[in-house]
Amino acid sequence: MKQQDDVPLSLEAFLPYKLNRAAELVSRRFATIYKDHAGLTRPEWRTLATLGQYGTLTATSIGAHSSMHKTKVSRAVQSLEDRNWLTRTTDEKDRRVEHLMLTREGARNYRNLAKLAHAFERGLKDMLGEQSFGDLNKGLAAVEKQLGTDIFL
Amino acid sequence: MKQQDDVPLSLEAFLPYKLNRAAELVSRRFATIYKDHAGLTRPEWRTLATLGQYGTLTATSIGAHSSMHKTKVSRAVQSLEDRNWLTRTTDEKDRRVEHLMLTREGARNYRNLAKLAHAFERGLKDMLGEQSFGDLNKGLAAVEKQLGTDIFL
DNA sequence: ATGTAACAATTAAATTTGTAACTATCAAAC
DNA sequence: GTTTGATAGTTACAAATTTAATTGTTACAT
Repeated sequence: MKQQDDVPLSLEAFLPYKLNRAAELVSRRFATIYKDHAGLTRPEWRTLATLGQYGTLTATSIGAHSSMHKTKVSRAVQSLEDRNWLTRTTDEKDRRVEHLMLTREGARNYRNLAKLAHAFERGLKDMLGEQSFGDLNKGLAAVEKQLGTDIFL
Repeated sequence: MKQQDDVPLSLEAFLPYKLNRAAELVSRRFATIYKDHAGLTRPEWRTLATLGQYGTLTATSIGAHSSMHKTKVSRAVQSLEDRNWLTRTTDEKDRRVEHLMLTREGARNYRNLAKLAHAFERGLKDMLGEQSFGDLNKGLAAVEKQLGTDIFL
């Protein structure tokens, strides 16, 4: 057995912890943007972002694209519908399915936030530096590649 | 204004999202370890790990070291005390403060889990490869350096 | 010494989330 | 055509988390 095993674990140096911590630091910052500018929660932002990106989707596929549980999606969709940022259309051929699409207003708000998101990411890149930003992206891509096929729900 | 700004955002390529997703993938895997082996929740694991690492701490400093909210720490401490994995000693000079320390049993379980944690991290390193693992660590360190001084609560 | 502010920790109330059950619908087997 | 099994989406209830208020204690300035 390796010597390492008997050394007490350093939480601050432990990858799962560091990953969570970094994600939290970044997310908290970005959350202030969509919260302050549009009063959105994270599930709502993700739903908006996914619809903005793909145009028309069902609730299930929003969940798949944004890795959110279907109940989260369901609630976020409800809330975005309440503000008239999206509309539902029941599928003709399969009436279980609802096609979701941003309204004009939803799309306008999406474009606004997408701009802010890009700006945020550029700001992050500036703060971290090209090199570290690239390292981070490469590292995250590797994680996604290795573990990303986990069933999500 | 840059062209980029008008391109719809790709959530899958957006750093905050990728970071969260990777953190979630890794954490979910590691969680099965401390859950299956010891029936711990994440706050409980973090509390155990922090005490194991530092020996004796107050609840407040556990929160600072593991970036957990004080109520989370409070409940985790309660729960670990209930299983006799830690003991409290009220500070003589300042009776608001409680010094927390692992019991023999707590320490034994800690060492066990620390070993599994190290093994988990090695497994991750193997999966990602030396290079990507290093990239990820460098990237995360940069995030911590730039944003880590955010007040946490 | 007394009032005020600060702090450690807990508890309470409000919010969010996840699990599981439920409704409605479809497809395919029989 | 009717039973069975699966799927889309919602809802109900339980569990976890966050925010706010509370308790007990200390320090320090009046």
